Amino acid sequence: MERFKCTDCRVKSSAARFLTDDQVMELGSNCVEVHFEPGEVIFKQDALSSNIIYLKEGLAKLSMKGPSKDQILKVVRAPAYLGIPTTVGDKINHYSAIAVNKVSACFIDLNTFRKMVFENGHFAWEIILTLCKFELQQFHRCINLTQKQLNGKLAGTLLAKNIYQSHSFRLDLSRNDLAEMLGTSRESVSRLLNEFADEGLIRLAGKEISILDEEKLRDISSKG
Amino acid sequence: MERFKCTDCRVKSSAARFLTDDQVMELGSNCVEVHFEPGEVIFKQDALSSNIIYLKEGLAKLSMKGPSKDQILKVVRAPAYLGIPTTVGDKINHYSAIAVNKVSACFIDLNTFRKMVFENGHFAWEIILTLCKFELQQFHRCINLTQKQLNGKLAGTLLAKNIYQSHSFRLDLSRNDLAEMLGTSRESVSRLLNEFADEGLIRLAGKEISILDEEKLRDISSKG
DNA sequence: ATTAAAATGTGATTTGTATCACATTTTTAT
DNA sequence: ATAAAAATGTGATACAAATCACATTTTAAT
Repeated sequence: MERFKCTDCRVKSSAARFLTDDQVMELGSNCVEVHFEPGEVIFKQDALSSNIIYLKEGLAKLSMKGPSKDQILKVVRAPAYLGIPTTVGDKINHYSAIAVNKVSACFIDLNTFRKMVFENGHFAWEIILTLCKFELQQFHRCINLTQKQLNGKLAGTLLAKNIYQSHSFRLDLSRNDLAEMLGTSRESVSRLLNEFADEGLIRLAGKEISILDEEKLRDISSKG
Repeated sequence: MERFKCTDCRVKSSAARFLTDDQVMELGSNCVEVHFEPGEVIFKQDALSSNIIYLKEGLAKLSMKGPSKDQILKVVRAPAYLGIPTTVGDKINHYSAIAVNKVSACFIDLNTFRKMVFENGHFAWEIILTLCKFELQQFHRCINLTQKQLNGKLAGTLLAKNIYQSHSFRLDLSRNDLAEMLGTSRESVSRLLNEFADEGLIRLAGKEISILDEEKLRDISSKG
């Protein structure tokens, strides 16, 4: 029994830092860590779930069925909670989570999570803070997709902090993934990405993306 | 001193129902009710706030500055929390709230709200449930705006439960408001609304809207 | 009641991008 | 190493909706 696994976790959530030693122990014994390969489904829309999912390592995309095609709601980079909103409430997953690269995810028993909220006000408050931050991000994301034309959307997405890491980074998303994030077509993403490269805003080399002219990209993003 | 005002409130939030009598009393003495006329600003983006806002009566729109024009994030019908995400965190309002018709709103002191979360696990859990529900709604709203063409967006919005009340209802939103919700132009909303009326899907009479063919509207909404 | 101002309706034109069709490259499997 | 499959690139065309320009109606103010 690895009852100390959560105690020793180096990527504890800001909420979990407020748990007492006993509570961390209890969390540890009601929580499993699972590994996923790129493309594997972490949890699936419409399936039942009684787990809160915490992304310990890797990158995951959250995807929801749309009227015609799937929509990638957001890309989440560890460490972060993946599935609070989808679990709390009616226990049915309202979206799917798919590993983008190698992922470790912790499945936390919902009742245990709930117990922590009841027992520990600090923990509860931090979870509330997290959810509020989620919602504000989501508002910005939605405006990015609603008000701009494609070049603005793409620039905004490339600069989003879940995507952007440093000026040069590896992004394991396909053109199709980007299209599903932006609510556009694969072809348009392809065209535009190459256009950005031609204009010297970015450099493309396989999965490696280099941001060459961040300022110009911000400009495009904010002009719409 | 009307210290019993919250005690007697007939539209208590699901969270507030879990408060003890003492806690409700304390809430009451750290909370003011304010009335707004249509068009008045309840709180303003970029301003400081240390209040959680609860919409007791009326309809309000939440609006955020976009790159070119404002975006109406959502329309909120009482009773409901209006500003948890915008207050919790950095205490700066990240969006504005504007009264659509006559509104009563309760301004709850943030520290008191926080104290309730710390002291009462039931209350905290209900707030978490509320925020999760918000986020899921927001996901659906975003897909509605990202994946469909205009007729689908409009149909989806007309049928959204914050808008739709019964088959016939008064909607105090201008064409421009609807355009800002859908991320489109006033002219397009105007044209399309009349088109819907011509096809017998709805009936327009000033601010009164009647849904004549709900099924067809659902069809348009889901087909995109 | 009259005027001013705001909101709404409607045609003509322009434009961004979806879609289709197919070529090319990259990745994966054998 | 070779074949098969997946992902990506690119031109041509079609179309939904933005924009512009102005008419009309409704609402508010004096």
